[in-house]
Amino acid sequence: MNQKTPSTPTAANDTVEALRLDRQLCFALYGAANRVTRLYRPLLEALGLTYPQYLAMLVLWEASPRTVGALGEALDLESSTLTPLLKRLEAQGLVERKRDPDDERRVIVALTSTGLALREQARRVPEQLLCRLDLPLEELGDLRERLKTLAV
Amino acid sequence: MNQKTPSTPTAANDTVEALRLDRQLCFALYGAANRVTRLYRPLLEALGLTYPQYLAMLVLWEASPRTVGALGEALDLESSTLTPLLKRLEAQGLVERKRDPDDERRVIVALTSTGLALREQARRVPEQLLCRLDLPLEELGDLRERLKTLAV
DNA sequence: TGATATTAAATCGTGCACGATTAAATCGTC
DNA sequence: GACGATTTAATCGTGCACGATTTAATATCA
Repeated sequence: MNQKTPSTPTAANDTVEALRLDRQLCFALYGAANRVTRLYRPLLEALGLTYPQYLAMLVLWEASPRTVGALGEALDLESSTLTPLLKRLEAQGLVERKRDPDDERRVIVALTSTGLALREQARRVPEQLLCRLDLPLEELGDLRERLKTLAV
Repeated sequence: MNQKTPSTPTAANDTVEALRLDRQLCFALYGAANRVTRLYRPLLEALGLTYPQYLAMLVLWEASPRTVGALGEALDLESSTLTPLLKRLEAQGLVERKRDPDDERRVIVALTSTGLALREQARRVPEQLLCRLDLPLEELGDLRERLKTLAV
């Protein structure tokens, strides 16, 4: 243990207290995110998707031809993260990537028929996960709203 | 857009709805975790720490000689994640790693005096972050408690 | 029109995060 | 006391996530 008598008691105690509270806060978020990812993993394995890939597919299932930039905005991710992820989805035949003829700086990402069909396979993922989460539904909605307001 | 008239309207709508709700839930957590990490980044850069390294240091500042296993339990991380992270902290002179003489399977991680001293530098990080988060304090506590119950 | 600025995606290097595997030490039971 | 089972870290390969930089295309305006 690190409990030595400090030369400046109150300042040291303040430090300890500040770092402890902070820890509880960022720890909870960090751990929850990791745990949820782990919870999804076995469900998504059946679909051949990782967790971030699943999120990208969710976005595409809502509106399919999207530019990389629009996807990045929806997912809050940089192109340096998305480009390799999309290439892996393309390698699996789930999406197609092609330059926008109207503006060749843009790359348009579109679901293939395979990618569209995968939505049916993914249909039961949410409820399966909710079972594993084992949390009242209303709490989930509440939690979601609070998370949305976090660090905008 | 993907709005074709479905052959089985209700089932298809159910799928859409299920995936939409799920998205809101996992998206919020995923995005919040990424955003908070980004928020910490500039603050921690001054300390020469990454966000996971900071969390590991927080744990060590609370109780310094700890085994890798104990750290992993506190952080909810595997040795495959921790070992390289701890090696980087060791390379920076913040921690020391040595085999436990009583059980040579274990590796004991201890703060160096430099690592202990860094706590003073880190003292103001929590309040700086809270300012940037710009969220009522009570909401944070509430959020933290809910996150803790998530996916245990 | 032609130089300059801006935009969009890709590339590169660093650091997580995990599962699977490995290597070594210790434990249990006989 | 030996030997199989268990425990503990480390290693390896894959896939994010980001900042910084690069490349190419488009926009701007003197």
